[in-house]
Amino acid sequence: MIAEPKRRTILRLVWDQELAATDIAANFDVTFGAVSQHLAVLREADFVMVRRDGNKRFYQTNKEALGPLATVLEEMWRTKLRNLASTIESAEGP
Amino acid sequence: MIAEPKRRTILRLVWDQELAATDIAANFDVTFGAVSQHLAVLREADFVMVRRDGNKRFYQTNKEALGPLATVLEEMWRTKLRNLASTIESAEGP
DNA sequence: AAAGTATTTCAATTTGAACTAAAATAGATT
DNA sequence: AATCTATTTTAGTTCAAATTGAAATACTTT
Repeated sequence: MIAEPKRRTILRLVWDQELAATDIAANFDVTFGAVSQHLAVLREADFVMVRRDGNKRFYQTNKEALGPLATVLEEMWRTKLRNLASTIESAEGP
Repeated sequence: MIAEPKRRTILRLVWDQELAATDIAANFDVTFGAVSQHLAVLREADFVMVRRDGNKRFYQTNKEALGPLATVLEEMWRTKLRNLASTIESAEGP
Protein backbone atom coordinates (compact mmCIF):
# COMPACT_ATOMS: atom_id res chain seq x y z
CA MET A 1 0.00 0.00 0.00
CA ILE A 2 2.30 2.73 1.27
CA ALA A 3 5.07 0.49 0.10
CA GLU A 4 4.46 1.82 -3.37
CA PRO A 5 7.03 4.61 -3.69
CA LYS A 6 4.87 6.81 -5.88
CA ARG A 7 2.17 6.78 -3.27
CA ARG A 8 4.60 7.80 -0.57
CA THR A 9 5.82 10.58 -2.80
CA ILE A 10 2.27 11.73 -3.33
CA LEU A 11 1.62 11.81 0.40
CA ARG A 12 4.74 13.85 0.80
CA LEU A 13 3.81 16.26 -1.98
CA VAL A 14 0.49 17.04 -0.36
CA TRP A 15 1.69 16.68 3.19
CA ASP A 16 1.16 20.28 4.14
CA GLN A 17 -0.21 21.86 1.05
CA GLU A 18 -3.04 21.18 -1.30
CA LEU A 19 -2.26 20.24 -4.86
CA ALA A 20 -4.52 19.63 -7.82
CA ALA A 21 -4.33 16.23 -9.43
CA THR A 22 -2.60 17.73 -12.44
CA ASP A 23 0.13 19.20 -10.31
CA ILE A 24 0.63 15.94 -8.53
CA ALA A 25 0.81 14.06 -11.79
CA ALA A 26 3.38 16.51 -13.10
CA ASN A 27 5.84 14.95 -10.68
CA PHE A 28 5.76 11.58 -12.33
CA ASP A 29 6.52 10.30 -15.75
CA VAL A 30 3.63 7.92 -15.98
CA THR A 31 0.30 8.83 -17.47
CA PHE A 32 -2.20 11.01 -15.70
CA GLY A 33 -4.50 8.03 -15.49
CA ALA A 34 -1.96 6.00 -13.60
CA VAL A 35 -1.49 8.75 -11.05
CA SER A 36 -5.22 9.14 -10.75
CA GLN A 37 -5.43 5.49 -9.85
CA HIS A 38 -2.83 5.90 -7.16
CA LEU A 39 -4.90 8.79 -5.87
CA ALA A 40 -7.92 6.52 -5.87
CA VAL A 41 -6.09 4.00 -3.72
CA LEU A 42 -5.09 6.70 -1.27
CA ARG A 43 -8.62 8.04 -1.31
CA GLU A 44 -10.12 4.66 -0.58
CA ALA A 45 -7.75 4.25 2.34
CA ASP A 46 -8.81 7.73 3.44
CA PHE A 47 -5.18 8.76 3.48
CA VAL A 48 -5.92 11.89 1.47
CA MET A 49 -8.68 14.45 1.58
CA VAL A 50 -10.13 15.93 -1.56
CA ARG A 51 -11.54 19.39 -1.98
CA ARG A 52 -13.45 20.05 -5.10
CA ASP A 53 -13.13 23.50 -6.59
CA GLY A 54 -14.78 23.91 -9.96
CA ASN A 55 -12.93 21.81 -12.40
CA LYS A 56 -10.19 20.79 -10.09
CA ARG A 57 -9.74 18.45 -7.19
CA PHE A 58 -7.29 19.49 -4.58
CA TYR A 59 -5.65 16.77 -2.61
CA GLN A 60 -4.06 16.91 0.77
CA THR A 61 -2.76 14.25 3.10
CA ASN A 62 -5.15 13.26 5.84
CA LYS A 63 -2.61 12.93 8.61
CA GLU A 64 -5.20 12.00 11.16
CA ALA A 65 -6.36 8.98 9.24
CA LEU A 66 -2.74 7.91 8.99
CA GLY A 67 -2.56 7.64 12.75
CA PRO A 68 0.83 6.48 13.99
CA LEU A 69 1.96 6.11 10.41
CA ALA A 70 1.99 9.88 10.11
CA THR A 71 4.77 10.15 12.63
CA VAL A 72 6.62 7.29 11.09
CA LEU A 73 6.52 8.86 7.66
CA GLU A 74 7.58 12.24 8.97
CA GLU A 75 10.44 10.64 10.78
CA MET A 76 11.42 8.83 7.64
CA TRP A 77 11.59 12.04 5.68
CA ARG A 78 13.31 14.01 8.37
CA THR A 79 15.91 11.90 10.10
CA LYS A 80 18.22 9.02 9.77
CA LEU A 81 15.20 6.83 9.32
CA ARG A 82 14.74 8.61 6.05
CA ASN A 83 15.50 5.62 3.94
CA LEU A 84 14.38 2.92 6.24
CA ALA A 85 11.27 1.96 4.40
CA SER A 86 12.66 2.27 0.93
CA THR A 87 15.82 0.55 2.00
CA ILE A 88 13.86 -2.28 3.42
CA GLU A 89 11.76 -2.43 0.35
CA SER A 90 14.39 -2.15 -2.27
CA ALA A 91 17.81 -2.57 -0.74
CA GLU A 92 19.98 -3.96 -3.45
CA GLY A 93 23.05 -4.65 -1.52
CA PRO A 94 26.19 -2.49 -1.15
CA MET B 1 14.29 -6.92 -1.49
CA ILE B 2 14.24 -7.14 2.28
CA ALA B 3 10.59 -6.26 1.95
CA GLU B 4 9.97 -9.90 1.17
CA PRO B 5 8.95 -11.38 4.52
CA LYS B 6 10.50 -14.75 3.87
CA ARG B 7 13.84 -13.12 3.28
CA ARG B 8 13.59 -11.18 6.49
CA THR B 9 12.74 -14.39 8.27
CA ILE B 10 15.74 -16.08 6.73
CA LEU B 11 18.03 -13.30 7.90
CA ARG B 12 16.59 -13.70 11.33
CA LEU B 13 17.01 -17.47 11.35
CA VAL B 14 20.68 -17.20 10.54
CA TRP B 15 21.26 -14.00 12.46
CA ASP B 16 23.59 -15.49 15.00
CA GLN B 17 23.87 -19.08 14.03
CA GLU B 18 24.71 -20.98 10.94
CA LEU B 19 22.04 -23.09 9.32
CA ALA B 20 22.17 -25.40 6.35
CA ALA B 21 19.89 -24.63 3.46
CA THR B 22 17.72 -27.61 4.34
CA ASP B 23 17.19 -26.36 7.85
CA ILE B 24 16.31 -22.94 6.60
CA ALA B 25 13.87 -24.36 4.11
CA ALA B 26 12.22 -26.43 6.82
CA ASN B 27 10.80 -23.20 8.20
CA PHE B 28 8.72 -22.50 5.14
CA ASP B 29 6.01 -24.31 3.35
CA VAL B 30 7.19 -23.55 -0.13
CA THR B 31 9.46 -25.82 -2.11
CA PHE B 32 13.12 -26.11 -1.37
CA GLY B 33 13.83 -24.55 -4.72
CA ALA B 34 11.88 -21.45 -3.84
CA VAL B 35 13.85 -21.01 -0.64
CA SER B 36 17.07 -21.58 -2.50
CA GLN B 37 16.12 -18.75 -4.77
CA HIS B 38 15.60 -16.45 -1.84
CA LEU B 39 18.99 -17.50 -0.59
CA ALA B 40 20.42 -16.66 -3.98
CA VAL B 41 18.98 -13.16 -3.77
CA LEU B 42 20.44 -12.67 -0.32
CA ARG B 43 23.74 -14.09 -1.51
CA GLU B 44 23.89 -11.74 -4.47
CA ALA B 45 23.25 -8.83 -2.17
CA ASP B 46 26.00 -10.19 0.06
CA PHE B 47 23.58 -10.17 2.97
CA VAL B 48 24.49 -13.73 3.87
CA MET B 49 27.76 -15.63 4.05
CA VAL B 50 28.01 -19.22 2.94
CA ARG B 51 30.33 -21.84 4.30
CA ARG B 52 30.64 -24.99 2.37
CA ASP B 53 31.05 -28.17 4.31
CA GLY B 54 30.91 -31.30 2.28
CA ASN B 55 27.47 -31.67 0.95
CA LYS B 56 26.01 -28.81 2.83
CA ARG B 57 26.07 -25.08 2.65
CA PHE B 58 25.80 -23.24 5.88
CA TYR B 59 24.35 -19.81 5.77
CA GLN B 60 24.74 -16.98 8.18
CA THR B 61 23.72 -13.36 8.06
CA ASN B 62 26.47 -11.00 7.07
CA LYS B 63 25.65 -8.22 9.48
CA GLU B 64 28.51 -6.10 8.32
CA ALA B 65 27.29 -5.98 4.77
CA LEU B 66 23.92 -4.95 6.07
CA GLY B 67 25.44 -1.84 7.55
CA PRO B 68 22.87 0.37 9.26
CA LEU B 69 20.16 -2.04 8.22
CA ALA B 70 21.49 -4.53 10.74
CA THR B 71 20.54 -2.26 13.60
CA VAL B 72 17.25 -1.43 12.03
CA LEU B 73 16.33 -5.06 11.64
CA GLU B 74 17.38 -5.89 15.18
CA GLU B 75 15.30 -3.03 16.44
CA MET B 76 12.37 -4.22 14.41
CA TRP B 77 12.54 -7.63 15.97
CA ARG B 78 13.05 -6.36 19.46
CA THR B 79 10.94 -3.26 20.02
CA LYS B 80 7.96 -1.28 19.02
CA LEU B 81 9.46 -0.88 15.58
CA ARG B 82 8.67 -4.51 15.13
CA ASN B 83 5.89 -3.93 12.70
CA LEU B 84 7.07 -0.78 11.09
CA ALA B 85 8.21 -2.34 7.91
CA SER B 86 5.23 -4.54 7.45
CA THR B 87 2.94 -1.69 8.36
CA ILE B 88 4.50 0.46 5.73
CA GLU B 89 4.31 -2.32 3.25
CA SER B 90 0.78 -3.37 3.73
CA ALA B 91 -1.13 -0.63 5.49
CA GLU B 92 -4.63 -0.84 4.18
CA GLY B 93 -6.19 2.12 5.77
CA PRO B 94 -8.32 2.24 8.91
C1' DA C 1 -24.74 24.10 -27.18
C1' DA C 2 -20.17 23.24 -28.51
C1' DA C 3 -15.48 22.92 -27.33
C1' DG C 4 -12.05 22.78 -23.87
C1' DT C 5 -9.99 21.45 -19.40
C1' DA C 6 -9.69 18.36 -15.36
C1' DT C 7 -10.33 14.13 -13.64
C1' DT C 8 -11.93 9.44 -13.05
C1' DT C 9 -12.93 4.91 -14.54
C1' DC C 10 -12.56 0.81 -17.36
C1' DA C 11 -10.61 -2.88 -20.08
C1' DA C 12 -6.64 -4.69 -21.73
C1' DT C 13 -1.71 -5.12 -21.45
C1' DT C 14 2.72 -5.21 -19.22
C1' DT C 15 5.67 -6.23 -15.76
C1' DG C 16 7.86 -8.34 -12.07
C1' DA C 17 8.22 -11.24 -8.24
C1' DA C 18 7.41 -15.62 -6.28
C1' DC C 19 6.43 -20.19 -7.11
C1' DT C 20 6.65 -25.06 -8.98
C1' DA C 21 8.63 -28.86 -11.22
C1' DA C 22 12.27 -30.71 -13.17
C1' DA C 23 17.00 -30.84 -14.70
C1' DA C 24 21.77 -29.97 -13.47
C1' DT C 25 25.69 -29.98 -10.24
C1' DA C 26 28.33 -31.81 -6.65
C1' DG C 27 29.86 -34.15 -2.67
C1' DA C 28 28.91 -38.55 0.27
C1' DT C 29 27.86 -43.29 0.78
C1' DT C 30 27.33 -47.94 -0.50
C1' DA D 1 30.36 -46.69 -10.45
C1' DA D 2 25.88 -46.30 -8.87
C1' DT D 3 22.95 -44.20 -5.75
C1' DC D 4 21.77 -40.92 -2.31
C1' DT D 5 21.57 -36.42 -0.22
C1' DA D 6 22.06 -31.42 -0.59
C1' DT D 7 21.71 -27.63 -3.23
C1' DT D 8 21.37 -24.63 -7.25
C1' DT D 9 19.67 -23.43 -11.60
C1' DT D 10 16.44 -23.12 -15.35
C1' DA D 11 12.10 -22.83 -17.79
C1' DG D 12 7.64 -22.11 -17.47
C1' DT D 13 3.38 -20.77 -14.60
C1' DT D 14 0.78 -17.84 -11.73
C1' DC D 15 -0.78 -13.78 -9.63
C1' DA D 16 -1.02 -9.13 -8.19
C1' DA D 17 -0.06 -4.59 -9.06
C1' DA D 18 1.15 -0.87 -12.13
C1' DT D 19 0.55 1.07 -16.52
C1' DT D 20 -1.61 2.49 -20.81
C1' DG D 21 -5.07 4.17 -23.84
C1' DA D 22 -9.54 5.22 -24.40
C1' DA D 23 -14.06 6.20 -22.96
C1' DA D 24 -16.89 8.40 -19.50
C1' DT D 25 -18.02 12.22 -16.33
C1' DA D 26 -18.26 16.81 -15.05
C1' DC D 27 -17.29 21.62 -14.73
C1' DT D 28 -15.91 26.04 -17.58
C1' DT D 29 -15.49 28.97 -21.18
C1' DT D 30 -16.71 30.69 -25.56
